[in-house]
Amino acid sequence: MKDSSRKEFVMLPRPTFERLKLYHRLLLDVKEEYISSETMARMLKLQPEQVRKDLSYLRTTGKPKLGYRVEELKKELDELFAVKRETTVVIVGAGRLGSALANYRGFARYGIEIVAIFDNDPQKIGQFVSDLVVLPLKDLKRVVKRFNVEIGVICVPEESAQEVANLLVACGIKGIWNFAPVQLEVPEDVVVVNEDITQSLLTLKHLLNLRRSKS
Amino acid sequence: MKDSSRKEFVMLPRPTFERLKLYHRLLLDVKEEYISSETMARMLKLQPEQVRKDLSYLRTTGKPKLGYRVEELKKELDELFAVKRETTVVIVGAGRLGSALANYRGFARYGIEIVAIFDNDPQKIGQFVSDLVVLPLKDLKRVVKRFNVEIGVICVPEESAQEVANLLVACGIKGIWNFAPVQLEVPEDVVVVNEDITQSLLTLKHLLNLRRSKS
DNA sequence: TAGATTGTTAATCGATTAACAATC
DNA sequence: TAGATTGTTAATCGATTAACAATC
Repeated sequence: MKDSSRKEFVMLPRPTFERLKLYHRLLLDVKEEYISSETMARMLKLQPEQVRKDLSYLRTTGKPKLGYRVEELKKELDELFAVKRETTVVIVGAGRLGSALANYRGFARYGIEIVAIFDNDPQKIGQFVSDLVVLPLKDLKRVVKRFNVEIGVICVPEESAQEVANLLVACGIKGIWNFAPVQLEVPEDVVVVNEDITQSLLTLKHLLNLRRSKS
Repeated sequence: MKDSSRKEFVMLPRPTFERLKLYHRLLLDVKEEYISSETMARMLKLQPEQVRKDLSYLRTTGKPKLGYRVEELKKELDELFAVKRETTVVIVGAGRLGSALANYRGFARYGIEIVAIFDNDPQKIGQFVSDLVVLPLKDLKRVVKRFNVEIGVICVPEESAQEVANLLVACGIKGIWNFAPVQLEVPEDVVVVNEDITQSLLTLKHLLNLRRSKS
C-alpha cells in the first residue's frame, strides 16, 4: 500500500530543493487556478520534465490537460519551508545593514519576527532602529531566553563575526543567518546560512568578463 | 604539445565555479606561503580530492609536500573573477538597502566603483547618500554614457523592479545585480545575478524545521 | 474521442570519490 | 631516502533528460 505521507521523509536532492524555492517565489505572483510544468519551466528557464520531476517529490499531483493546482502547491511549499511557523529572531549589529534588515517589511510574510537589535557601540545603544531600541550585547542571553529566539542575524564586520557567532551559540541559538563574508565555525547542531554579497559580485564580474571576451 | 594557457578556455563545471569563489574568499585570510588541499578542505568542509580536482582546472599547480602557493592561487582567482578590473556601477533605489550598499566600503576591494544613485521620489532627490547626490531616473541614460557604467544594481520594491530593469537595458547596461525578489525578463545578452534574501530565509527555516523534527 | 499534459522508468550525462603513480 | 602531498585516471554515484504510457 502506498502511503503518500511517506513523501515527507524522502530526502530531497539538493538541486531540487533549490528549485523548489524558485517555484515557491514564482507562485506568489500567479493568479490562475492551475499552472502547467511547461509554464513554470518557461518562466524559470528550465525544462518542463525537470519541473515535473521536482514536483513529483511533493504530495501535490497535477491534472493532465490542466497542470498543478496553484493553491495546493503553494500550501505544500509553505509547509516545506515552514513559512507559517512564527520564528523569532534577533539582529546583531546596528550598522546600515542591520538597520536595513530591521526595517525590511517583507519578513512578516515569511513568519519572521524581529524582537531585538544589538550593538556594543555606546553611541548606538538606546537609539531607535525601526521600532526597536538598540540593546547592548550583554542583554543578549536574557532576550534570547525571554522571547525564545531561534535565529540570530549577524550584521557585524568580518573581524567580529566569529565572536558574535560564539556568543549566539552560547545563548542556545540554533540558526544563524550570517551576512559577514567569513566561514563561521559552529557546533554541528547549529545551522548557518551565509548571505555573502561579495560572492555574487564575483559571479557577476566573471560573467561580464566572459561576455566581453566573446564579443 | 601542452599549452597551459588553453586552460582559460576550458569550461568550468558549475559546482567547481561555486567552490572557486569559496577558495577565493578563504585565501584572503591566509597568511602562510603555502596551503594544502587538506587544509582548504577542512576549512570549507569539503574533501581534499574535491579541492585538488577543482584547482586542476586552473593553471596554478601545487607542490608535493607543500601544497599550493597562496599568492599564485590568489592572483589567478583574482583574474578569473576580474577583481582587478575596475567596473563602474549605478544603484537604482535610494531606500535603506540602496543606501546601505552605497555606503558599503567592501566594494573597492572587488574593483567596483559606485558612480551614482537614483530614485524617483522627489523627497529623496538631491539628498546625499554616502558622498553621492540622489539623482532622478531621467538622468540615468546620461550618467551611464558619461561614466561607461557596466552594472546596474536594482534596489527598488518588487513592483517596479522589472520596469527599472527595462530602463537599465535600454541604457545599454549589460549586467544587473537584482536585489528584488522577482525573476527579471531581460534580453539574453544581459547578465542578471539575483540576490534574494528571501530565498536563503526559506533554506534557514527549512533546515531549522528538519532539525526540530529530528529531536 | 482526440489532444494535452502528467508521472515514471530507463538512458544519458556529468560530478564526485577512490585509488594510486608521480614527485618534491 | 622516506613520507607527504599533488594530479590524474577509473569507478561510482547522482542528477538530468528522453521516451512514453497513463489519464483527464
